[in-house]
Amino acid sequence: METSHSGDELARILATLANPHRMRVIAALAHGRNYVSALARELGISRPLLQLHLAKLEAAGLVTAAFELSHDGKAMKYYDTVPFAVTLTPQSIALAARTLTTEEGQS
Amino acid sequence: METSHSGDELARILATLANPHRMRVIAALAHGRNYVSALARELGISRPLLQLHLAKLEAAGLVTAAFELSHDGKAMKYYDTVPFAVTLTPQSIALAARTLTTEEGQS
DNA sequence: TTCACCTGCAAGAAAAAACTAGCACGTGCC
DNA sequence: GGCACGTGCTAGTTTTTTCTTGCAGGTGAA
Repeated sequence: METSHSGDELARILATLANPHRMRVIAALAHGRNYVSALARELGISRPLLQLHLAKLEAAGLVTAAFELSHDGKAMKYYDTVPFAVTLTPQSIALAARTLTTEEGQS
Repeated sequence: METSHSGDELARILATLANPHRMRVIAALAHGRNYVSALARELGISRPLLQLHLAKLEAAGLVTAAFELSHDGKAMKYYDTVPFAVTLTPQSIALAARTLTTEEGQS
């Protein structure tokens, strides 16, 4: 359920999703939530790298993080997807472009 | 009318749209086709820079180019938008992620 | 204590993208 | 000819993003 985004928000969302690693993260989390280290092993990438991508996904509002204690008392950081739905058309892009703040306003 | 894209195609489309200049190009062309120099003036950016962005938009299949002779015999390169429609959800991302070719295949 | 697991952060290297400046070519018109 | 307009290209710089390496902290269990 997505309302319209500002141009900057949309640009950030698109830039965030336009990355193979992050697409795979979304794919992995779509099957169910998971914690950082396990996710890194599942995807076959280093943990710091995964944390970088997760931070970007969270900053774009595409995933959420929640701490949870495991049965043996360890603090695990679980990530999950946020159910988003963005439709891209020339018109939706044009609409979003009106609210871009990158340099100069519009004409 | 968009069918499903491969993971790489989708990544390229998103990366292409995730740029303020290119969003404004789409917005400008959505109002009607235009040629390079006029478009550069309208957007207030240099022509080489615009050509770079137009090349990326065309490579992603989001705009098309066509040469046309002006009344005084000059060869003008007109660009126009391609009517695309891409919907992004965690599921569509997950589906596209299966066909990513960046490094290693899938599990 | 030592080991295995979890987390976080930051500095520096490597790669990719964005942008500028400048050149080439062509045309019609004063 | 000189000027204004259209096109294309390329080399080099700047900026951003991506990724690695390495270290810090914490817990429970053998």
